[in-house]
Amino acid sequence: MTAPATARSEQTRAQIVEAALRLFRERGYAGTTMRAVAEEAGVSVGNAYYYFRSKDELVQGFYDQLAADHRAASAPVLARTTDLGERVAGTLNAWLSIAEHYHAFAGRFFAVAAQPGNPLSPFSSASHAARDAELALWDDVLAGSSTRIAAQLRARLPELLWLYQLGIVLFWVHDSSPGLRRTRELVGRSAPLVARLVRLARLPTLGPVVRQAADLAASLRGS
Amino acid sequence: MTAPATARSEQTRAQIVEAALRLFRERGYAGTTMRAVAEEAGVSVGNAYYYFRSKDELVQGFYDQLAADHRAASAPVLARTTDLGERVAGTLNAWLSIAEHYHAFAGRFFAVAAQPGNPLSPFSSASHAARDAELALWDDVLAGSSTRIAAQLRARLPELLWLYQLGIVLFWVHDSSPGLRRTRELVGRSAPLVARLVRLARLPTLGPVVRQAADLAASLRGS
DNA sequence: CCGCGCATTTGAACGCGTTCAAAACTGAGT
DNA sequence: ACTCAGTTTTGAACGCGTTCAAATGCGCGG
Repeated sequence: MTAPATARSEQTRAQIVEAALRLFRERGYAGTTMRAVAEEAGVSVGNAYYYFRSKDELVQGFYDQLAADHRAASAPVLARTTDLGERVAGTLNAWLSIAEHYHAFAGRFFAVAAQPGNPLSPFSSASHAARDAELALWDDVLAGSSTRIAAQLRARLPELLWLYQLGIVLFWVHDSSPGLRRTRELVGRSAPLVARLVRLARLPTLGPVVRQAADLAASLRGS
Repeated sequence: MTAPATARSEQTRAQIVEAALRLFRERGYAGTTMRAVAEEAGVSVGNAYYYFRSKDELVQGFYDQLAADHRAASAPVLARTTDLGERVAGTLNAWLSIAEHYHAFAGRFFAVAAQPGNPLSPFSSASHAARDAELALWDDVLAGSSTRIAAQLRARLPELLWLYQLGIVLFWVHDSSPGLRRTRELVGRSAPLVARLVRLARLPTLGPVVRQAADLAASLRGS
C-alpha cells in the first residue's frame, strides 16, 4: 500500500478495488485496462496509480480475501467430522467454492505470483500474513482430526498440506472442465490418499523415511 | 513458428534468437526491449514480429534447447551408475548445470509458462515434443536402474519424476543463493528419498496406497 | 481570512509490445 | 527483360501500463 489511510482515501481505494474485481470477472485480466478500471471507479488513471503501484497489485485483494474467506468457509466441515480425509477434502473444496468467482483471471494471478521476488508470491515475505493464516487453518485440520500422526511429521504437516493445496490450485488454474469437475475429482481422490499416507507414516518401517521427509520439508523453509 | 523456412529466413530467425538470448542474459527479460533485440539482430521491429509472435515466444528456444541438452548432459551419469538415487540426482544436476545460464530470466519464462493455454506451458499440447523427450529421459533413468520397481507404479514413474523435476525447477527459479546452492542441496537430499520411496513401494503393506497413487497419476493425465 | 504543508487528483506524455499497409526482394516462367 | 506470386522487410502508428509535474483540496494555526 502506497498511501496512509484517511476516510477519503479509503473510499477511493475501495471504489478502485471494487471496480477492478468486477471488471476482471467480466472481461478477464487481459481484457481489462487501467483506463477502464479508473473510469468505472470514477477516478483518473493517475489516481488509480496513486493507490496501487501496478495493475497486478489490484489483484492483491483477491489473495487476501481468499485467505480470510477460506477459514470461514471451512468451519462447517471442520466442526462436523474428525476424519482426516474428510477434513482435508472439505477444506480444499471450501477453497474451490470461494475461488470459483475468480477463475477467469486466476491464470494471470498465479503467473504473476510465480515470479521470484514478487510480493504476490505465496512464498514471499509480503504474503506471510495470508500464508500464516493458511498454515494455521491446516494446523486446525490436523488438530481436530482423530488420526494419530507420527511425531516427527506433525510439526511439518501444515506446510506439506499447504504445498499440496498449492498443487491443487495449480491444477485448478489449468482446469477448463465444466464446473471445474476435474479439480474436484482430484481433491476427492487425493485427499483420502493423503490421509492414508499420514496414517501410514506411523509405521516403524517408514520411520527413517518420515524423518527424512520431515527434514526435507524443514530445509525448504531455510532462508 | 509463423513462417516457412528458407535459407534467408532461417538466417534472420537465428540472428533474432541469438540477439534475444544474449540480451536476456545481459539485461534480464524485463530490461530487454524488442527494439533492442531488433537492433542487435540488425532487423526492424516488425521483422522480428514476422518471425516471432511475441516477445515471450522468443524464449521458446530456451525451452526446446534445454530439453535437447538435458539428455546429452545426463548421459555420463546414466552410463556410470545403476543406483536410482544417483541417477535421479545426476539427471537433475545435469539440468541445473545447463539451465544456469538462463537463471536471470527464468522467472519470467516460468511465469509465462504457468498461464493456462500458453503454448510454453509444460502441460500444453504445443510442448508435447519437449515433454515427451523429458519423459523418455526419465524412463531411461528408471530402465537403467538396479532398483526393483512395483509393477503398478512403473508405467507412471516417468511422469511422477517429471513432476518432481518441475518442483525442483520451481524451487530453482526462486533460489537466490550463491551458486544456486540451495537447489543443489534440495536435489542432494530429495533424490535419495525419492529412490527410497520407489523401493518401499514394493512393500505389500503399501500395495493399496501405491495402486491409488498410480491411479491418481493416471487421472492427472485425463484429456 | 490567509498561508502552509500535506494529501489527493489530474491528464498529457512516455516507453514498450505489437500491428499492419506498403515497399522491397526473390525466384520462376514466358 | 518483364511479369507474377510469394516472401521478407520496414517503420509509423496504435493501445496499454505507467509516470510525473502541476493543480486542487483539506485541515490547522496564527
